[in-house]
Amino acid sequence: MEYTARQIEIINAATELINQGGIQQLTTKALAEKMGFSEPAIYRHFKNKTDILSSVLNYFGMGLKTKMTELIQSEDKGIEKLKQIIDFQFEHFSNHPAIVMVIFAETSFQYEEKLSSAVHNILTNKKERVVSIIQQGQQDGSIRSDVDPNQLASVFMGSMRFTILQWRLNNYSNDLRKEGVMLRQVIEKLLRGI
Amino acid sequence: MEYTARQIEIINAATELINQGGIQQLTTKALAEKMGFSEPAIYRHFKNKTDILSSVLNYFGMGLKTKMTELIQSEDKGIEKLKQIIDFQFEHFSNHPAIVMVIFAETSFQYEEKLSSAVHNILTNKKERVVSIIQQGQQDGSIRSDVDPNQLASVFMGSMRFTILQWRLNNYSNDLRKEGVMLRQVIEKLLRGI
DNA sequence: TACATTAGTTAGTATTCACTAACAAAGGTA
DNA sequence: TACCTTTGTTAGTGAATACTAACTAATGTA
Repeated sequence: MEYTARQIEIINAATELINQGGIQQLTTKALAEKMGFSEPAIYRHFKNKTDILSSVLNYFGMGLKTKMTELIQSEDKGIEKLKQIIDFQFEHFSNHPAIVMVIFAETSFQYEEKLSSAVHNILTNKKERVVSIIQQGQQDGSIRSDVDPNQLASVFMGSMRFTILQWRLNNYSNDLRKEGVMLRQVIEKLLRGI
Repeated sequence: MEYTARQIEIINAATELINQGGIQQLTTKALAEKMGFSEPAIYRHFKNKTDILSSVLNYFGMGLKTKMTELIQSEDKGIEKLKQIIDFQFEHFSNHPAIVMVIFAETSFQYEEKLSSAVHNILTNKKERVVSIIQQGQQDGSIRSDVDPNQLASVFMGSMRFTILQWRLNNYSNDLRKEGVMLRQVIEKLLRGI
């Protein structure tokens, strides 16, 4: 589960390629070109193409997990943690727009067992953590408790994803951080406990 | 903008293939096999592969537009219309799961100008209509007016999409109609005007 | 009947793809 | 010094892909 420096370079190059034009753009030729070496050199670092793709997903999932764990362990109220997730995610995507495409490519990975389950795990894991934060918020009174936490998590994550998708489809032209601030206020109004 | 019966057959076959394994699964060979004729026969009905894909998107977009127009013209209150959109969409996806993949493949189409703009148009058009319904709801008092209608539309559409995505990633195993009923209740609670 | 159009066929092509075989240079270590 | 490992190279391969050329059978129409 650990990657060499060279592997991480390749993972980043692959992520950028996916961002530029979907997974179809991720060919061994393009990847080698981006890395500045020949095609066969790729196979010194990864077994095959599926191995590269699953590493891209896994590497991204690891980073996300670490951050979410940090957040959960803090002393803040539930609603505060949700707002911090929005800030973190939107800031992160602003700085690394390439990753966005990887996340939204979830359905493209479907044809490969190994990849689709990787995507599924990332999403499920994140949702579980959001649900537990919402439950905590319902107990500390910062989040309304008249709605099922699982449903609220879908609303929360769906809103975030949709906002990011719009930004992506608009070719990153608007300021995602501002969108984040606005979304944070809306989520607060809609989920705030009485 | 009108399609022959044979073209619609091909559009449906293509949609199913995309559903089964993403756009990568949509090859001329697979499409011909599914249609029960030879590969070159495809080119009697479509100019090229991009033409097929943009027809798939366009055909889907047309159906969606028609339904949304009907909804908007009714006499119901804003919140009622939103609930009807959920019912319609979830029922529709339950009956035609193949289409789900096409919608969520938006990022895969990005590398082709013609296709990415088609996707963008479908989404933008739908969102505009949702925004106008929400504005109406804020005026007739059925939807809270302390939140920007554009933001509420993102929450609404994002929640729907996320619920459908989860259903998809779970291999359609849960009952989407039930999910729709639950989502409808949540949306009502969160958006309801005072 | 003569002819044109439509919608299919078989055969084939250039290109691209992921991946392999075999070799080479550099560095670490016995 | 001798040798092994690591990380790259060049050259090439079989399979798949989108698409074309040329032909044909059926159907509608002048």
